[in-house]
Amino acid sequence: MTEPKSIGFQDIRDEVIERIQTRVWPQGSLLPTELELAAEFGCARATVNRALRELAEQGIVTRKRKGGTRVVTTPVKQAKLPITVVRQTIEDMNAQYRYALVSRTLIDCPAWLQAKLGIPEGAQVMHLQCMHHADNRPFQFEERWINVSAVPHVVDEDFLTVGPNEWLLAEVPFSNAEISFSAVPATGQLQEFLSIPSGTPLFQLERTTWFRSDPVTFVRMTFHQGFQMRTTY
Amino acid sequence: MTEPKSIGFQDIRDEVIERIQTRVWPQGSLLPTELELAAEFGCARATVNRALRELAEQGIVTRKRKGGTRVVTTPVKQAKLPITVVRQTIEDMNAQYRYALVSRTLIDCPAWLQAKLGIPEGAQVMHLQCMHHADNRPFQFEERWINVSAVPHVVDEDFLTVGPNEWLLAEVPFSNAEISFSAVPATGQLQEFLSIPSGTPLFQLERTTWFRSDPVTFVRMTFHQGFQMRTTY
DNA sequence: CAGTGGTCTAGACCACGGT
DNA sequence: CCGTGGTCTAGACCACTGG
Repeated sequence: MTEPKSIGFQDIRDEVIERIQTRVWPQGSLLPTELELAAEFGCARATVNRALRELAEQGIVTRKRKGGTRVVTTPVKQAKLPITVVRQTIEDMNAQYRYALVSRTLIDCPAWLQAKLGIPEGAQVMHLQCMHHADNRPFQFEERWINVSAVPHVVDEDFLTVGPNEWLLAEVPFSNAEISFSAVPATGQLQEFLSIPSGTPLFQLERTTWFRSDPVTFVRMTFHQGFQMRTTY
Repeated sequence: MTEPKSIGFQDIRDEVIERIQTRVWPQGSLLPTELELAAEFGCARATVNRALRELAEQGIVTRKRKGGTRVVTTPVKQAKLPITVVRQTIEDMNAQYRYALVSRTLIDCPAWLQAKLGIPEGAQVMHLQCMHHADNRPFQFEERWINVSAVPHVVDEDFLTVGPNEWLLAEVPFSNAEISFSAVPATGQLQEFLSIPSGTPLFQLERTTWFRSDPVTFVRMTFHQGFQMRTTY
């Protein structure tokens, strides 16, 4: 026997990838049906299904009932962007993390934020500004607005020792969010807190977060000069 | 009967999410075993398994043999970043796409690129510079280096009408890549081709691509002023 | 070493959608 | 219509790992 062990869905997945890469199944072509593949590999259809479903999730093939499984022509690669807390990022660099609260104010929700979050008029929001340092060098300036009605006891937290990011993570089990990345010039507070000349290009991440369709927070995180966000796929 | 239809893995997934969000199962707590949940929901263990496996992939719970399923304390959110070709991005904005080749040169691989790609000394690379326009306004400047030994007949392609991105997609079935995002100042060619003042902050995406562990290409894409990359999770 | 998730099976029924 | 993927089941064996 050349096959000591039975084959698993990973073997099928890898073999399918192999055949796509070696053009056995060119882009746009139709793969055999699950039943045919199951017969070829000598396994149950469920095993083939699991393998092909995974490839479909990765965007390598598309599947349609009755239409069969097809190799995609223009793969829409999905880079998985691990969004974690700043502390993690810094500690993963083997640097010492330091947090500092800059300001904490309870305010009436400004109009632009009302529009962005879609919250009712006259709502109160907690406005926070903080700095995150790595080895005592400025790493990230965080400006955040928290919807008080979504997280009422935010008013009892002073945010002196724990950052709002981590506080919210513990507060809101998990949520959905909308993120945008961009490049902005250093101005006003940014150049001051990040200790850089005016106009310096900075990497900026904005994120709006909802919990069960209630807007919770909007945050703007601006990173130190030269910061790179990396990922793989 | 209050349950006309049998429950599926999605129902279980949603119910588990519900219980996490409503603190029935707080962060860090242990969930019932698959067998127990299957009994509660009146379904097969495989169905529970599929639901929980999906939540584990999303990073909402962690699973360990013998250790059980646990709600994660600090969720590492994974934003899925759809990386597509520029043409797509532009056409999705209902803008007219235009491509222009700026330069095309066959060169000896520079040292920095050798180091980055890990290719042998004296290797030849195709160096390309291109512009992508949306409605005749500069959208993205692309600078690319292609490993000739990985894609030999790149030398036969003039890239006058089809961009290197799309050409490579058709050439290399699919591949893995490393991406980095950053903010850079406009200098030299950038300010010229993107028609902006020197020093303007620009959003830049760098990507190194491999095909079956062979380095294929390195590309630096710099976007027009004010560009935002968006995503959701 | 025993409990838990990881996976496979053989069969079944269903739902979508191309012909 | 009817072929294809989508999903569920009941049972089984395995592999890892915590107590």
